[in-house]
Amino acid sequence: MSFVHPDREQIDLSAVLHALSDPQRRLIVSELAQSDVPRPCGSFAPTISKSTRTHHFRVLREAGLVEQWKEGTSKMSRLRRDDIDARFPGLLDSVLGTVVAGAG
Amino acid sequence: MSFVHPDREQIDLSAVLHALSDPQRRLIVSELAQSDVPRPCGSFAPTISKSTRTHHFRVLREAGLVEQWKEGTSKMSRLRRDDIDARFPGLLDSVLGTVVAGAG
DNA sequence: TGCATGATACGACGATCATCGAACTTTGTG
DNA sequence: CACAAAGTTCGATGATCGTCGTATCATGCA
Repeated sequence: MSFVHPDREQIDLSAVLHALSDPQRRLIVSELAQSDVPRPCGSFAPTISKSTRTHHFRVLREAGLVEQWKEGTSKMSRLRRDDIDARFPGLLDSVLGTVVAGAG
Repeated sequence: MSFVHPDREQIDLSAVLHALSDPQRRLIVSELAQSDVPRPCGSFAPTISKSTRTHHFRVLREAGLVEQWKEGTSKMSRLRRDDIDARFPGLLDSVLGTVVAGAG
């Protein structure tokens, strides 16, 4: 993989908060958090277009929230929960705990 | 006061995260959290212009993070910590705990 | 080799954002 | 009244954002 993946210490709070401020991205993160099985990008947020989904995943990856790697023709994603929890303790839990409530 | 102040139940997670994604606004929130004494807007973020400061406070207020009221010629601000904590438990603590660390 | 699949790259569009200066309003004080 | 202090309002500017369609690339399969 040769994508942008910031180290744990490089993860920037502004970038993380901005990434999580979008409901679509928060939905993706929420789905990633609910199962430890990596899934291809295409299986998330089916209502938006492919290019928009690529964009959202790049924002999440460059913010350090998600790790991505290729498997065949698919690109798998994994939530970097350990890194985020270590860097900003409690942040992910509080955001994920209210993904639905906060959307309305 | 006749400003926009969302009720606790109306506070939107996207708006809160977006408001907190700006370093200047996070700095204001952090200073507000460090002392319970309400302070006038002008005593925050002295490096930015007055109009920009007005803008930032409006974003914070409309997101539900801050309550504002007039006192003489000044406009006082208070962090709505109780409301934010009730709506998104742990969020403010995790963000404020890393205001400085997250900026670098 | 050809084809299908999954994802990216490349503009493009309208919207929003952070920032500013200048003009204005509001309030208090002499 | 005049003046000062504290904020707001009003454009304006350059940047970024979310979204899209189309074209392109990479991989796997027959």
